[in-house]
Amino acid sequence: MNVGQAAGSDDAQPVDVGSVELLFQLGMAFQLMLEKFVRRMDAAGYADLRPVHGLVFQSLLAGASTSSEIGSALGVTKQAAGQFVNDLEEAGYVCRTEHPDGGRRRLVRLTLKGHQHLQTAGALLRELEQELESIFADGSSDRLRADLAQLIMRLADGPLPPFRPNW
Amino acid sequence: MNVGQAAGSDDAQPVDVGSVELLFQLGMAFQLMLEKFVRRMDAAGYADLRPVHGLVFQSLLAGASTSSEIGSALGVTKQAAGQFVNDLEEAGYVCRTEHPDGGRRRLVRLTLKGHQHLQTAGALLRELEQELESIFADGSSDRLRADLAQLIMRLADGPLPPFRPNW
DNA sequence: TCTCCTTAGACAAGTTACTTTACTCATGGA
DNA sequence: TCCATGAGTAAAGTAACTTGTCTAAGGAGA
Repeated sequence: MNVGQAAGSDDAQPVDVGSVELLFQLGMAFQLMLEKFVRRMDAAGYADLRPVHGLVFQSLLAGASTSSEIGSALGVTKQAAGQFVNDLEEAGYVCRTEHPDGGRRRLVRLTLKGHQHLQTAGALLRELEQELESIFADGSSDRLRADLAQLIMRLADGPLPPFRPNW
Repeated sequence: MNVGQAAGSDDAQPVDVGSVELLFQLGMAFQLMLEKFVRRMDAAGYADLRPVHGLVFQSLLAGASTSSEIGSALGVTKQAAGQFVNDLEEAGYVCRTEHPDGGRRRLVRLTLKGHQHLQTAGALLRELEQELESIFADGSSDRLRADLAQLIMRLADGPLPPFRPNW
């Protein structure tokens, strides 16, 4: 990396991660951590789902109850959200029932299998974070997390947009 | 977020960014910062290029000299890399010349316009980082960058893979 | 020299993950 | 009764690739 600066050497393959752009560091850290997480989820028997399906579960926990609501929570069209719900219903992670408010609305709810997925995802994520604690100076990621929170609040400058890493 | 834990409240829309998963923090910070960077590049007259084209320039600086080499540096097929080079050649950012090693090889090189893009990208990136320095406790992102570097080295556990955020 | 193998590059078709466009219902208010 | 609105669905379009297949150009052996 080192965008737009003189290249140190032509074969700087083992990059000095500390002197690289912040944007690159954030992206690479995210990519690496997500990959580990996904690998472990696959190994735990959830290879049929992508991260975006996990975000659907999240949006349901956060209060979304129809395909359209899921779509706007995730920042995708209702058609795309409807497709996610189709996938999840077919695989038994959610079920569609009648909606109390009537209309064409259909209530989307997590099944037991869906709740179990959430439990596993949460456990694996905390496990992964735990394994990383030891690498920080004071044995905790608290400082890093606080810095990231600051950065995010400054960059967003208001409510957070939907999280959409184009998975 | 708070995957797999009891949801604090049903309408926790203004999320407490500090208590959220590290993976989510990394992804959100990256998404927000990349978006700002891309917006500024667009405003600077580079709306015709995507971030992946910037990575092509990077790979050329790092020593890649043919489509195939660019492809393996970026972790995509040679066909995809060839397409990137087509785009860039058509827009005047790179040129293809004869390769000294012969064969079907074609040497890919940055034009002046390509170098200018790199200059601008670097300047905007440093400008963006500069603007963020003030939000950190000691007026510098050094601590954050050091923590991220640690995290990346631990997660990669060896040479870094290609950076491929699926843009 | 001839054959075999490897590699670069190009072309075309296929795939994925969506969006866009265009509807069909169901309800509810004027 | 007649829209107007919003949910849901279906089908086509699109972007950014991969896969499959081919040709061209060496280089290594026999």
